[in-house]
Amino acid sequence: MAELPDKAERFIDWYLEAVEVAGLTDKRYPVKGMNVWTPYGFQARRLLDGVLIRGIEATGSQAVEFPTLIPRTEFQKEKQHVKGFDEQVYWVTRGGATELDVPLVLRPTSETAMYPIFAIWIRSHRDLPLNVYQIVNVFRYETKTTRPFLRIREIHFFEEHTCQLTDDAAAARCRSNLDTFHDIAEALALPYVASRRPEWDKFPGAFYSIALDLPVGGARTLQVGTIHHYRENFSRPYEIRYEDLSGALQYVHQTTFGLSERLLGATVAVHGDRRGVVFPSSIAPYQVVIVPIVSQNSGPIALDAARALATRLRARDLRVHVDDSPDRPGAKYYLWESRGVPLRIEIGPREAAAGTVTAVNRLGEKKSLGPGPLEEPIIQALADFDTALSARARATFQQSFSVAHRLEELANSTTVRLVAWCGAEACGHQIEQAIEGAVLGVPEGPLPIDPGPPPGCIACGKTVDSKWALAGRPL
RNA sequence: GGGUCUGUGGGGUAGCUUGGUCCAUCCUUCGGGGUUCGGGACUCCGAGACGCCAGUUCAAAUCUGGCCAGACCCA
Repeated sequence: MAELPDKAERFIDWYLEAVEVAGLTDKRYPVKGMNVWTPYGFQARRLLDGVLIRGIEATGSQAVEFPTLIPRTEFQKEKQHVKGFDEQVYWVTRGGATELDVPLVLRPTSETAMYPIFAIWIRSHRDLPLNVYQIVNVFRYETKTTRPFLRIREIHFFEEHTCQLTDDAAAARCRSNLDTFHDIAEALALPYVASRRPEWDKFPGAFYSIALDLPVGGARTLQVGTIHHYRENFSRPYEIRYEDLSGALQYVHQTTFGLSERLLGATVAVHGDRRGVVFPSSIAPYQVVIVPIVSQNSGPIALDAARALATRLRARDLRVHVDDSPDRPGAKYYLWESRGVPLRIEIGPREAAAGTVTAVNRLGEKKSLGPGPLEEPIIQALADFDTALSARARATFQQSFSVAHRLEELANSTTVRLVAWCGAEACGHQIEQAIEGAVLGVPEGPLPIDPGPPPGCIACGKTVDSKWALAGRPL
């Protein structure tokens, strides 16, 4: 196994190989866009789910699970929504040999599955807010090239759906979701930018959409999540109403918050290097791999020390693997580096005798630990690794944006661009054409870099309503 | 939707133009033995492939058609 392809020059090739050598998924399943989760990849996914669950439940959201199949009659109630998904849903039209009276849609997302039931659940203002989420698989008939974790047909999907009393409360829920995502991104050491999507690119049926994007090299961006404010766009067709204090019936204001295993793809894409994947310790299937250096002369002393240390670390809730396979130490180093393990502990015969170990983190930082209790130093080394990983990602992030003042500058962009934009759709499309990509929208909150006040629109020159917007090439 | 190209062991490939010398090359992988073990060891033995179906032919990995799968370009 040689080095991976150059990440900057051949990003997609690099990505596919990094996923391959790390053994996160098996792409050979004979349906396009549907991959098999291997034990190692599944464990990473499950840990990622845990991060999402802890994040959302801290806000009082509760887990639910709705069925996978949705009757066409329900699916069609919100017109924009149907139009947006019409070309990418799978239909179930038969049960055995019997044609179904009402064909069923394999959910591409669960609005239309949940909302008829929300209408039953919600009667009074006392039933609000309703904040629930589910983590389920959704299906989208993707026609373009599929890629593991990034563009797939069976999506492992996190979706929060909420019903609020008022427009303001719904907007507040969106802000709360942004805070939640901030924590999630922190846990994964992923710097990101939140942008309000242009009108023509918002979620079908949404009043507005805020998307969470990551720069992943050059002008490429990866959307890893979305937060939508629906206002009454769904509650009206689905008749989700409550009785207010005065006894009048009001429509609820709804929001959603969606994430997926794209976060896993993003982790690979952002942190990975020429040797393979790099996991932050939060979702690393093994946080520590211990490699005993055994030799014929020294007997089992190193292996015994490795096993004893593993037991003590597991008692501290660390995920630890002792690699006692017959491979040579160097082969093990390369293997676990490609699989993204944050911290490697080497124990040689002399170290075992002295009660010391060598710790090497996935960024190549090496130090000797011990003698004495090793649990705390190792826990500290993991924390230091996460800090360093985060700092590295942040440094790259800062360099991933630059300002463009003229449309012609967009053509060969090597970063995501900030452009002044008046908000008009026609100007937006000119920008998109110039960069051969998309207008991601106007960032929520601080800009990733500070270019000062925006000049006139890059397309039409108007200064009224001109704002900094992001433009890039979504993967 | 229109066009171009590709499919060879688990992974990556050579061979295809000009059919035979291919019971298919090399790397990796996998199983077994020996030896070794502080950055991808060595060695011996063994395992594993021409996407599917039909056709042309004395002879097909190679040519033709259909199907399936995948890649790329244009809209």
